[in-house]
Amino acid sequence: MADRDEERDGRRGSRDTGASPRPTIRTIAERAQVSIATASRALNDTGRIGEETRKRVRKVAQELSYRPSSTARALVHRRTFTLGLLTNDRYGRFTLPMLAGVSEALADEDVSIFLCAEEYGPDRLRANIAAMDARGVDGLVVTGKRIDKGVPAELLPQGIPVVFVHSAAALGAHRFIGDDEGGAHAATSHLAACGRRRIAHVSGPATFLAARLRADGWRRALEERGLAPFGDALHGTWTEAHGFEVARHLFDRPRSERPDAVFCGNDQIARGLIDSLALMGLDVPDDAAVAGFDNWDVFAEATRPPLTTIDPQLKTLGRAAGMRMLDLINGKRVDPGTVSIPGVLVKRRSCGLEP
Amino acid sequence: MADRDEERDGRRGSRDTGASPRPTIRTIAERAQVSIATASRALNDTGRIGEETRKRVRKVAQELSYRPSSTARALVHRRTFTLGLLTNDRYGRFTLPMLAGVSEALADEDVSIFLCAEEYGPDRLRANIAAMDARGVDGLVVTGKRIDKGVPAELLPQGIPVVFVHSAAALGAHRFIGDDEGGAHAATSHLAACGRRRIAHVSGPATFLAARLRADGWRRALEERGLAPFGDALHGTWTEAHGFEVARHLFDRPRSERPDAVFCGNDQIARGLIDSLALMGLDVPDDAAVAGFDNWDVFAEATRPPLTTIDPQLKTLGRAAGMRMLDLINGKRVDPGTVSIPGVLVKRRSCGLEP
DNA sequence: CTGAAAGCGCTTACAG
DNA sequence: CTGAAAGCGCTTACAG
Repeated sequence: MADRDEERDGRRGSRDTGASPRPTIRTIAERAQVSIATASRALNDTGRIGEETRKRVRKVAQELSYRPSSTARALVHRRTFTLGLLTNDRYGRFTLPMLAGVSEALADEDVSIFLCAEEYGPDRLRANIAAMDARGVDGLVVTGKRIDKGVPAELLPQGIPVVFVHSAAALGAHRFIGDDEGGAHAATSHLAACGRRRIAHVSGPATFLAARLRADGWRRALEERGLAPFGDALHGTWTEAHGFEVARHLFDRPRSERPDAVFCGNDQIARGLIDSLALMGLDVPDDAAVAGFDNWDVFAEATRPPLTTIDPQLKTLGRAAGMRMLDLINGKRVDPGTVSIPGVLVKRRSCGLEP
Repeated sequence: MADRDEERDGRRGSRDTGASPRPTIRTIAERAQVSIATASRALNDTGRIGEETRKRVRKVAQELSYRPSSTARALVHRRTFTLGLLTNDRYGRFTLPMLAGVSEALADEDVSIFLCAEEYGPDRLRANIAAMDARGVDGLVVTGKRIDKGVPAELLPQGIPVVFVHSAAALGAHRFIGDDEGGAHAATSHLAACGRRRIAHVSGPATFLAARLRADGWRRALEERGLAPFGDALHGTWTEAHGFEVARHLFDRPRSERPDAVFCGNDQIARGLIDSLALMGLDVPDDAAVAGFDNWDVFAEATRPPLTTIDPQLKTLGRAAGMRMLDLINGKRVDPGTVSIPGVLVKRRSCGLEP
């Protein structure tokens, strides 16, 4: 047996036909002339080991580029060091930046992430959750496109921690969302700080909680400065088309009756609105300052002029969720509830300059 | 022991404090009064089993909502039924639709996917691949943002199948990419079919193979119809800004010297160009028909008018890669090489109508 | 048709 | 400091 191993060793890497099976801890132990228990200890730096032996074992492991089977490890530890991530954002706009944050938080722990990106529907959801469950993930993070829709509680797995990100969740769940109201407040305050007094708001459907919260933030910022809202919040779809059309309503009138700034509920609306103004011969920011929400780079940077907007800090959101997950997995007692992560104002040219 | 189980059973689902540990096959066996070997057979419908016993075991499993530990299964089968997916598209534009295709192909096989989305760099790449390797993934799919850049071969794992998608790869690798030349040919042919004769091409950097291939397709389509290219391909960045500026060059001249159509290397360039034309008072498609490439919905549908473009069929690409992966894992002998997946022309209003 | 036993690759008390 | 043994939750020859 040892002989065959020796023989195979010569070929490592030189060709991959008849690839020698990956070495196990037994291989290492034999080569290093120790028991597998000792090999295990040497490899994990656990228990008391002779420095001599430790080095020998490690050297062998190195040479054979041994990697302990995480499957076997998972079996004995009853912990797989994996997480499931459920999302219905098949597009990736939110999910990937968020995931990057989660990964970052978990990198040191060597946990890997199963991604399930499918439109939510009871059938697929059930299947996906069952799959994660069978794989014994240590935890599940549930993501959504809307903070006011979520996965039905009865479908969620039992017995492992669940963290919600940008999704609805039952009271007492661990949940992280962006700060819609605060972001809107910041954007509107910025417009006011730039000297604007007649600040309108154009946004997505009022059926979205996020749209309502952003409108709230807009109102609060105005109120704080003693400014009146410029008309009602103009709810519509989250599209460029909405911004484009609303612009005509708002600006196709005598100058004195027009707003001098518009806070838009997302970057796409802002983009449509700005394009519309350009076609009407109006200048941004001279005739109207415009701010958006999302900091979706392909829009915010391509808008003419580039768009001042709120960055929702998706990565930070993910990192926070990842760290919470870690705590939960490690059995730390931590109070559940919703944490909202503040966005940051990204200043570009669409608002002009503060005085 | 049996008694304690009975006791706990009453609480299942009613509360999750002191959650009873998930049942193992041993639990099932005890409850069903059979050996674990028999339980295993009943559950897997394998070997010869009395119909009677089979039903009894299954019923018990059902009641306890037993799920076999895939960790344990993986250990004995030496196959984890997991795949690694490596991508440097942190944005998700390509990755998620592609992933959806891979998942679809693998759904029946119950394989789950580890996603690693990080900017490629030797250090992180090495770490991520090592992680996948340690997890014993059955295969790895490597994705890229460019078909002419890839992961250095020496970093790739040995001994498991690797499939490349939209990425460079060594000769003899299993690789799936979109058909840039063919798509460009289709788009250009469509413009010609719409009666255009002076068809220009504006695209991304010539350092990108994709840009060169798209230019090739443009030229071939023109040649086939006996049309001369309208000037050289205008290479620049893949941005709206590029399209926006080039439009001035191309159209700020007497009508007789202008193109009557522009095939753009991507949707963003097309968007910039169309916006520019609008500001110049030119009509699309009357003054110039415009086609793009990518069918990135937020652009293609928001452009005024909506953009005719090439859809790269990312999901199909993913599905093809997933199916190939399955074949490779199952040891089917299949010839390696590059498969290119044709795109499809999506007609919208930016090209007018074919006669 | 069914059970006892070995084994997948590890870790970890338990003895020395 | 080191080794033999049991065990994590399964599957699968091997005997009956």
